[in-house]
Amino acid sequence: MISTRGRYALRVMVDLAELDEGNYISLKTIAERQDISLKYLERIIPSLKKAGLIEGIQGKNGGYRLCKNPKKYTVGEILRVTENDLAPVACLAKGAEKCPRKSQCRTIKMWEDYQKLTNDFFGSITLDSLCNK
Amino acid sequence: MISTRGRYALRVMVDLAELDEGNYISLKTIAERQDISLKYLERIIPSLKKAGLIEGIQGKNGGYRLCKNPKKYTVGEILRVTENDLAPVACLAKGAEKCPRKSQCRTIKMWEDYQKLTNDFFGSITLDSLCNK
DNA sequence: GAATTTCCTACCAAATCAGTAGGAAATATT
DNA sequence: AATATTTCCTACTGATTTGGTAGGAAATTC
Repeated sequence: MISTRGRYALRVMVDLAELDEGNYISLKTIAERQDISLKYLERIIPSLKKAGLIEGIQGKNGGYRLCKNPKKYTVGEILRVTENDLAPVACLAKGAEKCPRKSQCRTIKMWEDYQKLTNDFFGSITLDSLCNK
Repeated sequence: MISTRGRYALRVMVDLAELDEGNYISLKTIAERQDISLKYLERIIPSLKKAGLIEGIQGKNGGYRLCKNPKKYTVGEILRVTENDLAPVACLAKGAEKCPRKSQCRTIKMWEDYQKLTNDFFGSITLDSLCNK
């Protein structure tokens, strides 16, 4: 299940995309507009920056902005940052140690297919398409 | 992410399906065969019975068996028992209170589409198709 | 120098997860 | 009737995750 971490990250991305005018927008502004705790956003959003999805600058009049056009982002790449690769089961998650039962596992192929389906689905939705314009 | 609860439930169903000869199989047997704690299975598996997916009887020579042919089960109906309706986000889960932001939510349609995709995917996989035969 | 903003670390309460413990009730076998 | 086996039921527990808060350092603008 997608956590608030991932949903908040997506909301921030949508917020930035809708208000996009090329200038930096502070988390404080977004937090107020989206009614999310500023302190919590300060913990979540830097991971988007580290992943190269947004760019931010410190200091007065600082804030964040998108790196590229909203049409160029997919929901998949946003969610993968916070949701550990969108793995449906632990053994497919990034950094999982390999399962000793894999050779006899009846379900691994199904989970892999589902992970692909999930990535294809979210990979086909652009950030732009979520915006209210 | 699908928890061990759901994965164990599915493994038990596959085990029952593969060894299906119409007689009851004890959890002890399954626990040993699948290398899962008996005590833990005793907590998980009764929910499958309550949902009408398996039938069990107490007492010596008791145990569980499937109610119908493995071809007649879908993975979806099994997972829905333990995984709260396979909802991708909290607001779509069974028993969730309705979201006050729903009217302005940019993403709810996407989550609903994804939930449908998920249910269609797992609904198309039969228990039988997972078995090693 | 003051104000504002990101950045960073540590902390915290509640919930969930994964599992254990102990025994009661039901049933079959002897 | 006694015993063994099995499900059924409730309570407990330790570890991890979730969803935050707190406090302040560093960067930048005015």
